Amino acid sequence: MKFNSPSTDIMVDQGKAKRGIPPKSEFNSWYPAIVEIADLVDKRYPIKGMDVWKPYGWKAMSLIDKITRSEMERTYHDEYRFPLLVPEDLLDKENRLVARLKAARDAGVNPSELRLDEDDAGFKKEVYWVKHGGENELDVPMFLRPTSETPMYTMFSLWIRSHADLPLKTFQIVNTFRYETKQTRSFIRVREIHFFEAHTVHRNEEEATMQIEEDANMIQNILHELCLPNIISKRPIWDTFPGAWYTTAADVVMPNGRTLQVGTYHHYRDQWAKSFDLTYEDENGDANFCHQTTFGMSERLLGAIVGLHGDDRGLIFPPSISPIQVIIMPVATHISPDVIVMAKNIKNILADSGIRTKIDDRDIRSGTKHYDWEIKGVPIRLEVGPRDLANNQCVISLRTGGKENLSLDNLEISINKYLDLVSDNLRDNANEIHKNMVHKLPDSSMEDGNLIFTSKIQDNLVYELAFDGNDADAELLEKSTGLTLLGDCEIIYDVAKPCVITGNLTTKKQHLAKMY
RNA sequence: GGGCCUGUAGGUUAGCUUGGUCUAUACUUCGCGGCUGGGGGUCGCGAGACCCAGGUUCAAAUCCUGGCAGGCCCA
Repeated sequence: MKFNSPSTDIMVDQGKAKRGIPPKSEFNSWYPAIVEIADLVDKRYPIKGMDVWKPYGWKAMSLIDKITRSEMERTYHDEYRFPLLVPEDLLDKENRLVARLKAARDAGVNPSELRLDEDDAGFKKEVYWVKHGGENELDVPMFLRPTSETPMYTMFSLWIRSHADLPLKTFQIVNTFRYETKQTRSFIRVREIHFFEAHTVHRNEEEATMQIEEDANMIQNILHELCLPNIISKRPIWDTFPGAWYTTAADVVMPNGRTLQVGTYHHYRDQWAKSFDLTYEDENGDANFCHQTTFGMSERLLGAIVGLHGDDRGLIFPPSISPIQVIIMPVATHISPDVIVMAKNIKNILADSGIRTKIDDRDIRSGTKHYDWEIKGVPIRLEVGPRDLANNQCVISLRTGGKENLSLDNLEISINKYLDLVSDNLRDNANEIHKNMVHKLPDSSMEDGNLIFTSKIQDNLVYELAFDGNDADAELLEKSTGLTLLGDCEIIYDVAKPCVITGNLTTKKQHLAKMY
């Protein structure tokens, strides 16, 4: 592994990071290093953007999926599993949809509010194609799903006949594929995506809108469990998912100031339904087009967890998804055989109350164990040794800091309290990072068609601003700062402020940031 | 899309400019054994590498071409 940092000296000075963890202040080398050192993935598989999930990483991801599944169940979505391959001819419907929307925009909208840079064949270039079956060229080539609108809606149109079939609330957690040409990063930009997608079908726009509200609620529940502060924005038109009426996105601010889009939900109105002939018969016997929504997330959630919660010593997992919540480290087991017995008792007590617990009985120095489990981000470490036997206690270390003796009485209760404490600490720390990253946009003035700011714009910060301009104004902002607008923020200003471009009073808030 | 850089054990690396001394350096890791044991301990023994294909040459880790893989910068 190569780090472009003067890391050797720093590492020696700090007396740690023997495995070569760069300091977190060098986030761009810290992140790729930590995902491998903590054993989440192995990046050595010889295809760019396709990492091997190691058991530890996959377990964490599975626990994230578990939270997602429970939210889906709570809101009456059913899990499906659609095929990976999509025949090319199904794509025609999708292309016609996009073309039609584009034409509509071109025809009916104020040109100053337009920014269309999508090339017509863009989608075809981003997918992996299957063009042969054995030696034979296929009559109809197939591609690997980059997302599942096309295969799903093809089937939905067969399944949905009347209003009694609605709402149809579906989801799947599958791998999707995108032929990324840009630089890939574990969990953040990959070619094989671990993707969650919920697709719903409704009778009308209002019911679809209610679904969007439910999605908004679910993603906040999930991000709370993961201790991730976030920004919710309605994406600008040019950043709206093809075929969507509007797109809402959740962005997490990483410690290097770049925003990571970790979830999106789209209101499709009846635009996709018209392309896929998705109609139902209402109570009066009339045929109507359905209204649809989607809600998507991916392993970017794990990327955000790694990025936000980790520190110089390694990962820190939120207890909700930590593959191991409590690691028990027996020490000096040669002095008394009772130490191991005691460790096993503790494990049983905790495991019985549903806490994910493991005993590290490797015959190595306890210091090594501490460092190992620190790197892997286990929230709680318990040492049990000969000295604890007599006192009915153990030594607890929290990954977020602190070490003390702990009575074994009512252990499962105190451990649960400590797990909650770790979660609270993580939320506090993450909120702090988030707050420090978001700055007010400096004042500006126009010169030669460019905005000149009173202080230098940094690309490692997120800027907040009042904005009520049109697309040309947005483009000016983006060009002058080199950053991207996230869209209208869900949280608006209490008191109207002058728009940074037009000067009109507005409560609309936007953010400018470098996006991943 | 354009430009630059890099591929040596599982990981990090020395060697490459100026071809030979390379039977390839060191640390880490891994295996076995001893002493140790509450925050990376120690001693001994052992294992493990020049990305691939051509070319130049008496001779290639080193030079050239291509491929593959990775990284960085700019649009």
